[in-house]
Amino acid sequence: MQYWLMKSELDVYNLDHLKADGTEPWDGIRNYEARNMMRDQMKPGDLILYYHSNCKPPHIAGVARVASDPYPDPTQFDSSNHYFDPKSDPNNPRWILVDISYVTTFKETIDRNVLQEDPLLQEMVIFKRNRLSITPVTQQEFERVCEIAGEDSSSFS
DNA sequence: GCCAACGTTGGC
DNA sequence: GCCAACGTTGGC
Repeated sequence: MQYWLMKSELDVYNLDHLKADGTEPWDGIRNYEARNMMRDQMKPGDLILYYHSNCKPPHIAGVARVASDPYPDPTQFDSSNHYFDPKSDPNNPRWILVDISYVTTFKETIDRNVLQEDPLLQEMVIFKRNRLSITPVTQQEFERVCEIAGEDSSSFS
């Protein structure tokens, strides 16, 4: 079991959208490092801190879960889609994704500056890897975030 | 709205 | 294979 942090723009696709949808393909990732993590490392059941970016303040809103094995992102082959990639070969798809499922919404969001100022969370990869939309989280970091949120992290597994 | 960080593209 | 130009992310 591994832990992740995944960013989504608040006004594009937020945790309420995921709650309404239940399960959703995490499409549109066009960064090789993020793709590789979904393709090579994510396993169904892995837990995800759901992070809202492009808002004031940026924050973690709750928890989601990896809900599928990796498979090709269908939007790369759809010429009408924003994420269409004409260079991707259907016989060797370039972009791979996983589905994610809603787990829970924190009673209070945890703002970025709270994470940044917490002695146990200063080493989070999100602070070191600017612009990377998927980053690994340690079990200790995940449990600390849940502790700050007042959530029992053992109830997710 | 600005702009730093940084990944990608393409000319050479 | 270098690197300048360019585009995007995303905090501030």
